[in-house]
Order: sequence, then C-alpha cells, then structure tokens
Amino acid sequence: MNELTPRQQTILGLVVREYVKNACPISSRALVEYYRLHVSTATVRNELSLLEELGYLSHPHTSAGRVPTHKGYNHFVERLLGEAELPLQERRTIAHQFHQARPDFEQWMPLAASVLASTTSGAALVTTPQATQAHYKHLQLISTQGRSVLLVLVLRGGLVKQQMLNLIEPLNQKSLNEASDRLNQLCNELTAVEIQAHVHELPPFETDVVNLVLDIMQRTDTHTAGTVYRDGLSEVLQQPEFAEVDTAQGLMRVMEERSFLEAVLTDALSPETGSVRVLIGGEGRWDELQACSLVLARYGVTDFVTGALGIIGPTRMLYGRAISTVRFVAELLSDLVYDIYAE
Amino acid sequence: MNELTPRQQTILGLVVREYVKNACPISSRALVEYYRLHVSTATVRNELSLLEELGYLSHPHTSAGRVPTHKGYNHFVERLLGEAELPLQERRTIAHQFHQARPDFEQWMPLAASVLASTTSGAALVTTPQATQAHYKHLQLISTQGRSVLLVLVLRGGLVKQQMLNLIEPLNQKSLNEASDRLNQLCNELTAVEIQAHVHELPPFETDVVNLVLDIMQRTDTHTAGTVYRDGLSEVLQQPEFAEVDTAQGLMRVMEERSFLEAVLTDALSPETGSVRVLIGGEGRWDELQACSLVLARYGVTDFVTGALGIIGPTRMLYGRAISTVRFVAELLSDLVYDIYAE
DNA sequence: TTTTAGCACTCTACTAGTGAGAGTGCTAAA
DNA sequence: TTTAGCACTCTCACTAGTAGAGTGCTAAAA
Repeated sequence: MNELTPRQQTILGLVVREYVKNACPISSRALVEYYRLHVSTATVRNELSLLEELGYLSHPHTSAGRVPTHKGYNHFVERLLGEAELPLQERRTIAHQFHQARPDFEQWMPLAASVLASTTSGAALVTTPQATQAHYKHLQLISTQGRSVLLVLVLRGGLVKQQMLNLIEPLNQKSLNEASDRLNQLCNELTAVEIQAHVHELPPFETDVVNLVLDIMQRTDTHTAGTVYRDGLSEVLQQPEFAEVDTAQGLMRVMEERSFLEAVLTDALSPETGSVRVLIGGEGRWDELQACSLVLARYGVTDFVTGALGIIGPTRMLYGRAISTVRFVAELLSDLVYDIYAE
Repeated sequence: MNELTPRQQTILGLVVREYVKNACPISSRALVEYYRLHVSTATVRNELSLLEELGYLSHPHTSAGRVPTHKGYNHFVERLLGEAELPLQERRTIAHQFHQARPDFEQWMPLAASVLASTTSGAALVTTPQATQAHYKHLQLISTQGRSVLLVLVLRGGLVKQQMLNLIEPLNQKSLNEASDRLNQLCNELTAVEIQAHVHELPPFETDVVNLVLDIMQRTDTHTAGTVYRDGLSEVLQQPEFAEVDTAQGLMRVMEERSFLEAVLTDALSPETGSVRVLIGGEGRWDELQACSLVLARYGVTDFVTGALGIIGPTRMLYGRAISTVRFVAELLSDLVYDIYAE
C-alpha cells in the first residue's frame, strides 16, 4: 500500500471538507478556484483520478465531480483531521448547563443527548451508566397491600432496581424491616457471586428474597445498556441524504431498535472509557448503516460504572466537531460519575 | 347540517375503506365493480360530487378518483365504524405475553409499545403511569461515601424516586437509618400538603431531608408524563405518505419532542381512563400532524395513577383495528395497574 | 518527468411535445 | 331519480433536443 503524496493528501482533505459543506460532487475547477492551489485543473484532475483508482474517491457518473468513499472519509478522520478541541466558549456553556441541572442522572442524560444533538446537528444517543459488576448496597422491602411487597434494591453506584413480589402469606412492615436489616448486614458491598456463598445460612423467606436479589444483580451484570436517551432525530432526518426513506432505515434502526444499538455498541466500543471511536458507513459490517457514520465514546469509570454515548449522522458529517463534542461530553459525564460514585 | 342518505353513508364508508387499503384515489367504476352496488357509475359519480361538496371527500385533480378528507375520516370513525373487538386469538396472545413477563413496569411498558406497534403497524407511544397525587410511602437514606447520601423515596403506587444530597458534616449509616425511620413513621401515606403541616416539628437535619422530599413530590405532582416508551417508528415511516420528508416531520416531533407530545396528550385526553380518543390530521390545531392520525387512551386508575398510550400513523389508517387494539391494551394495563397498586 | 492547454466526449438536468388512459362532469333521454 | 353517452381535463410515460458541467485524453511546454 503506497503512501499518498502530500499534494494528494491536501486534495483529498479538500474534497472531503468541501463535500461535507455542500453535499454535492466536487469538480477540479472548484478545488483550484476556492483553494488557490498553484496548479492547473488538469493537474488536479490527474491527481483526482489517481485517488479514485486508489479507492479514496468515487464518481457518481462520468461528467460529475468527485465524492469521498468510505475509505476516503476514513483516511480523512485518521490522518488528516487534527485533534481540535471544542471552542472554550462552547465548552463553558455546556459545562454550565450541567452544573445548573439537579445533580442526578435523570437530569444529565437527556441534557447530554440534547447538547450532543444541538452541537453536532446529529442524532444523539446516550445510555445510562451501568455498573460493570453489580455490588449490593441496600435493600428495602415495602409492603404495599395484602401479600404484595415492593422490593427496592440499591446497588453500588446508586443504581436503584425495583421489583414486585407476592408472598405466600402476608407479613407486616415490621417483619419486612427486620428481614431487610438482616440482609443488609449480611450482603453489604458484596457481589452476586459472594452473596451466593451465604445463601445457605438464611431462613426460607430470606432465601427467597436473596434469590430474587441475585436474579436482579445477575441481570444487571449481563445487561449492557439501560435506558437509552435520544435526541435530534427529526433534525438529522432533514439532511438531504435521508430524503430517500430507504437510506433513513439504518439510522432509524440504530435509534429505535435496542438490540441493534447494543450490537453496534458492544462491537464498536472497547470497555475502556476515554477514546472516541468513529464508525463510517457501517464499516462493511452493517449494510443498514451504509449512509451513516457514528461517533461513539464510553464514559464513566473503567471497570466500575460505564455508559456509552455518541451521535449518528450522514457519512457527510463534520467529523472534527462531532469528535470533539463527543469527547468533551464524555469527559464531562465521566467527571460527574466520578464525583458521585467514587469511593 | 343535513344528514347523509344511507347510500351516501355506504359510499363514503367504501371510499374510506378502499383508500385505506390501497392508498390511491377511488374511482366511481372501482366502487361499482368491487362492491356490486346496484347502480351505475354515473349515479355513484353524482353522489361522490355531492359528498365532495359537503366536504367529506376531495379530488387530487380533475380526472382522479376521490380521497377522504379529514372530515370524511372523522365521520367514518364516529358514525360508520362498528365497535369491533380485537379477535379473541390475538387478545389471548397479547395477554399471554404480559403474563409471561416479569410483573413490573419496566417490562410491561416496552412490551405494550411493541404490541401496539406490531398489531396496528403504527408507531406506538406509552407513558409510565404517574400518580395523580403523590403519597409518601417509604424513605431510605443510604450513605455512599463521605458526605454524599443517596435518598430513595418510594411513593404510593410503587413509584421510586432517587436523588443525591450532600451533607454539611458526615453522618454514619446508623444515624441515617434512624432519621429514615422517624420520617417514615411521621409521613406514612401522607401527601405533600399534609407533610408540610408537620415540618415544624422536626429537628434541622430531618427538616432538610423533608424539604427535599416535598420538592420531589411536588415535582411528581406537576409532571404529567414520566418516561415515554416508543416502538415501530421505523416501520411506519415506510408508509408511502411519509416518503416526503416534510410529511414525516409531524410524526417525528410527536415521537421525539417530549413537550410536543405532552401538549397533544393533555389537550386530547381527558383525565378519565377507559375511552379511546381519535385525533385525525391534527384537528386543525397541529399543522405538523396534517398527515397523521393518533389513537390515544388513558389507562390506570382514574384520579390515582394513570398513564397514556396510543399509536400514531398516517391518516390513512386501519381505524377499527387501531381503536380496538389501543382499547384492549389500555384495559389490560389498567388491570395490571389495579392488581399491583390498589388498596 | 511533470505540468498544462485544448478539445472531444459523456452524462445529467431541464424543457417541450405527444399520445394513451383514467376519470370526471354534463346533458339529455329513460 | 337514474342512466348512457360523450366531451373535456389532467396525469403519466415516453421521446427528443439542448445547454452545461466536468471529465479524459493527447500533445505540447516547462
């Protein structure tokens, strides 16, 4: 695989930037005129056809200008795009919004989605942070009526899970409190596996409860994404590439089909927080995403509680801005997670 | 306003049904041929142009067949559509799915959305049930680290709210438990207003906590919709009327913009549960919904805990099926709410 | 060897025109 | 009140023709 000459790099970069701006194929003349290259259109044409041969550009038809291919975008993102940060002013505004909000995730999640969507004009996705390994923190059994009991389980990291259970015979709140207290003493800060070891020590009723608790904890361990917050879908669908409904399909599936999103997230994102991952045109693995790019990051505290966030838009996307925004919001949320959950 | 003759009613009904089926304008000949009306096409034409004059039908252009107007759909839904129920077989399947699921709302909500979407081929919306008036049920303060405390508040109806708070000086879990216990005794089953009356009796720390609790409860009282579960958006966008992206805008806004959905819900739905409301073409109040119809219902226990659910699709919608599905699912959820929350 | 000017060639997008077909609206008779 | 008949209108699909944009190639210049 030959390296591109500096001039080819420049031209490829210009084609990508120009195409991202205007959504229409770029001619050799446009490049020379707008960017004052000190060569003729013919020279540029030669370079363009070379770049096309190498697979970085393509041609909608014989007499049209050039359009970047997925490979072209990829090269652009990996090699030509500097590591710019979001302007200070915007970072301040965003941070301010987060500090204004009440300090809890039900406020932060939709805010993060809305910030991502409006800053990048993409569709935003944010998943709630999930404990990588659930640790028991506190249990409360609350009698609601007759034999119905509400079980509220708090996990380390402040994640609250609830579930109804029906008793065979009624118990009053006092006995429920006692049972809760005993279990809280026994299980404090333990993981599901560690609790398992203690189960045999317990009287029947508490065994039942603990089994339910273990069930919930195991479900939490295996379940990657919690609630998914979305924003900006309607704006992004206005982009010209989604005028054809078929093209919008992939976008819609990621945004709507939970299982599809999870597949993409687990496949694309490493468990470490911090780095931003760019996925262009589905990378050959997801045909539905041909026309889309995703910019994703994991946030939170690695190996402890993490969530994912990112945006999705047309491949013709302002990658620089998208990447810096996603990185910034991920870092911001990581800090917030850390402040609240660290031990 | 004159009544329509029985024959006009029949013809209007046929036009609606036929148009819903095929999405293309209906000619006089088609009506006579497919439905064996014992009159000539000319007679049908006369009736059609009369129905058009009265505003029930319209004409895309001179030499095209007829298409129902919003008024036409409205008349159809209110006068011509029988009160059919969903077939027993389908009702069974749906009920079965609900009874299979774990008995809690985090399972039921997405299930309801998915059932609504797949049965009606519309886009489904389901909001979590919200207590009309929040009643205190149980409080738990859980120390997480240093001066950070997680407050978990359970309301009547099993709604769990959580919030972080920072203490001025650290307290250990034991003191937190004692405070929780005292407050639980004092506030059990009370509303925000009733609790307010007791605030002066409390020591400073507990006053702070109670104020936070009151804050949460009041927020719950005023906040109409909780989480909104969605499903089927991508399928419904495949319908021919949404090929034009502009047309899809209204649909997208209802599905995505929380505030817009809430506006529509509060405006269209009375607080009573049970009845199904059909909203065709935005009823002149929402221009964005020109091309859409909504079928909505409130579920739960009136004046106690209620949520809303419904579907949205093109005006060209199988109203009979949509209405019976929405009604059935609303009743099903109401029963489930009742079983769990009733006192 | 690289760059450039010049020009033929290709393809799209737009416009106009045409004819078939669908469906109506009207009129006058049943 | 219903119907047959027919003129009229409008869409849709097809064909042609044209202007313009942009390339690809060739041969000369640097």
